[in-house]
Amino acid sequence: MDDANRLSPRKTPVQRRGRATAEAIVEAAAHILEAEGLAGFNTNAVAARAGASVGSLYQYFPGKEAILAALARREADRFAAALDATLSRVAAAPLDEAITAMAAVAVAHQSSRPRLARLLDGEEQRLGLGDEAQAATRGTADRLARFLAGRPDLDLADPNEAAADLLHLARGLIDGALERSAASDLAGRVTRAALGYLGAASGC
Amino acid sequence: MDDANRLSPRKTPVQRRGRATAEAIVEAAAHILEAEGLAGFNTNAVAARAGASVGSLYQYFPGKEAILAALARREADRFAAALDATLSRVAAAPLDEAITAMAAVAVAHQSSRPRLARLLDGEEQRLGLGDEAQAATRGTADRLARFLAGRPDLDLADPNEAAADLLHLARGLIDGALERSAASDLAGRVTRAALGYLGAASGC
Amino acid sequence: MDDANRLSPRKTPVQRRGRATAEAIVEAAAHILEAEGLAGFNTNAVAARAGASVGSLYQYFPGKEAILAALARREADRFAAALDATLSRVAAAPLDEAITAMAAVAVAHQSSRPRLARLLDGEEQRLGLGDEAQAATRGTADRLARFLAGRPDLDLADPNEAAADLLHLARGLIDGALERSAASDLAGRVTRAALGYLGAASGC
Amino acid sequence: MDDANRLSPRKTPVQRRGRATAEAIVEAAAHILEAEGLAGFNTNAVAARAGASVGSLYQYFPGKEAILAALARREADRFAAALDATLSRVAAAPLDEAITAMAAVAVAHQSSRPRLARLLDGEEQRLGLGDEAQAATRGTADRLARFLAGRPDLDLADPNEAAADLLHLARGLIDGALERSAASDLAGRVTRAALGYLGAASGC
DNA sequence: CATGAATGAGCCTTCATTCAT
DNA sequence: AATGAATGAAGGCTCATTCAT
Repeated sequence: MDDANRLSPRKTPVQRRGRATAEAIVEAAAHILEAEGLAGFNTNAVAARAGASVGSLYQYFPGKEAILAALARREADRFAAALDATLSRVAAAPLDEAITAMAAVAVAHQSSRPRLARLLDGEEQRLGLGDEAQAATRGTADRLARFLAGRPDLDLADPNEAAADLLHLARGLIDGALERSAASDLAGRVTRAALGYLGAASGC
Repeated sequence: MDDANRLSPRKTPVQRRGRATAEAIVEAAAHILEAEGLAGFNTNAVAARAGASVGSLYQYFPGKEAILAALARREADRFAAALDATLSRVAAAPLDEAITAMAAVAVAHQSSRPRLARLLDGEEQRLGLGDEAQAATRGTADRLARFLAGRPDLDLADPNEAAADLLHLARGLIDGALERSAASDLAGRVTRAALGYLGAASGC
Repeated sequence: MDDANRLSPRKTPVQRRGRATAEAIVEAAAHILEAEGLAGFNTNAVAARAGASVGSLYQYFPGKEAILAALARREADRFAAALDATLSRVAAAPLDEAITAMAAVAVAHQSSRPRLARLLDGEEQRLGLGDEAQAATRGTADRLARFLAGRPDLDLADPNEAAADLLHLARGLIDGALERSAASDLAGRVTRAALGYLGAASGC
Repeated sequence: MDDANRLSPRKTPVQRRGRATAEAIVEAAAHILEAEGLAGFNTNAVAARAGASVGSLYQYFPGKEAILAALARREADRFAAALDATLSRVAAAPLDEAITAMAAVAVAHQSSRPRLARLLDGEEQRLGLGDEAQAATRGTADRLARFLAGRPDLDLADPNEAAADLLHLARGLIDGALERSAASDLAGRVTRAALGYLGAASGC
């Protein structure tokens, strides 16, 4: 349990105050990452920005990386939620329309806090991101895979692989574009690539 | 010149011994990054692995980030070289064939030292990668852009944007796949996405 | 605030323990300077002698120079206090008597920890000694200047200059004498020079 | 002989080139001290500024401190020479005139490279300044002592002590004044103090 | 539970000195 | 003799983590 729980929150705070503190810490981490990058991300700074003491921080998180994991989980959850909403909305729509909608969701997510998103993308792999924390990320891919598998107009050998590929290519393309501030019609560009990948290019 | 040269090598070694040391340091950095990630990447470890002393390391590089920059440059150069070779070979080939060839080059490059490639992709943006060091990366995109612009069967509004997008989506897709050890027909997958992006999907 | 506060204490400790630590560090610095000179003055040694850890040291001082500054300030304050006491005692005394008393104070101060005093005299100028830290030194000169300006038996064009000159000549003379262990009637020698400087030589 | 010669030049270079190099090194040290203080004074910088290699530097000086010692000696010699010239010129003059002339020499010396002079004053005591190197400094005091002893209008108990005291008070006063850029009638101020010290104040 | 002072391993970097060429 | 690359001890400083209050 020592190493396994390295990334899990130390305790699920039941009391209101506790939860609020934990959330403040995670949000403080997000702020700092967005504003100063990994270099400025240290437990003292996070605690200070969260209006808590280091001691409290360690009450809720077993260590620095666990905060990152919680933050990654939070972001993944948010993305998953946004994707879910869209997926159910476009379940019956034509494929290109559905993909366009999802691309827009992805672009919106990565755009809202671009630096944060990019950093988390990078860290997600570095930390093994213990199974539990990775669940959220996995969840997104699973949902997308199910969507793809359910489309009668697609005949994918491995929907899980496709889902993961699409997520990664979209992330790569979007992060790169945001870095270069080349955001015009970004969703459209992602859509073209995705449809092409799925063997259903729009231009046909 | 103080902050500007933060990433440039400190002195270009003239003597054979010096050049060998500088190269050994860069290669040692690559080894360590591949084997232990950024966590194990510190000047003492790099120097030790290179069979040199810290003092020597600082003779050739103004700091640890400069080593990273040199390594990134080296890898970018290698990729650019491989791409160049392929580009000239497939200049006249049908588009899908040309793209397939380039995808294969990209997959090969990222696969040879997957962890290293991924780490460098992440760091490349973190360091501003001073103009000079970024030249190599830029170079790759420029070459690809020229290739795309020259294709009569493509009519791209902005070849530079397209080139950058293709590079980034390919990196995203490939890195993600390698992380999951899902490498089967990787080049094919990349090709489909690329052709789709270019509005020339293979399946038409 | 970054460079400006290079010499100011980092945090004013509120708790008793904290203040004690900060003071122990300053006193440790004094001990080391007296015993081993600037060569032995390093953060590890100071912290060790203070019975604290480097970490604590850096909690209270932003760097080693700040410790020097704090020490210089402490010594200047002590000297100023001693001078103050004497000044009020001899305010109405004949000039030569007053100067003799002050010379005795200066000799006593520099003699109590001669090496320390000499080192601080040397360092005081090297560090710019930020305005705040310099205040104490300035204070001494100001007090003396006021005293000189108030003497009816003196007619000085620039009492501030005279005060600074007297302080410096006394320091030079005393430090030099202590170095040579030539301390007999030191206060008398200083007094003669001072009275001469003031144009009121005793021998007239 | 190991520790004893720590401060002596390693070899008295007989060949012209050797002497030139040694002198260049000493002058480079002076330049650096004047321009950047002790912080910038390191063997690599000195060698570079002297147009020599570190290796050559170590050919002529056993270590870093020896360069300082040589420089101190050079400056002391120059001062002694200037003082000698003046002493012989004013041997028969009235005391206040003679002292005034010497004060002017001291002011001129300390003013020509004020930072250098102050630094050397500080270092002179720190290094033990091996007997030989100290000889020059001693020499100045001896000359002055002889002059004082020879004056029929003075009756000093200990001319050596008086000479040393005068030199030190003058240095303290002058260095302090130059630091504050308060140089007007500096020689006059020194003279008043000196005459007062000698019990022969000008104002009588 | 909260606080924040204390700890100290760890890492970066400099520079005096040596020595192979 | 000269050169300058190499060495590595030494020291400055940070920050994750612990623990007394």
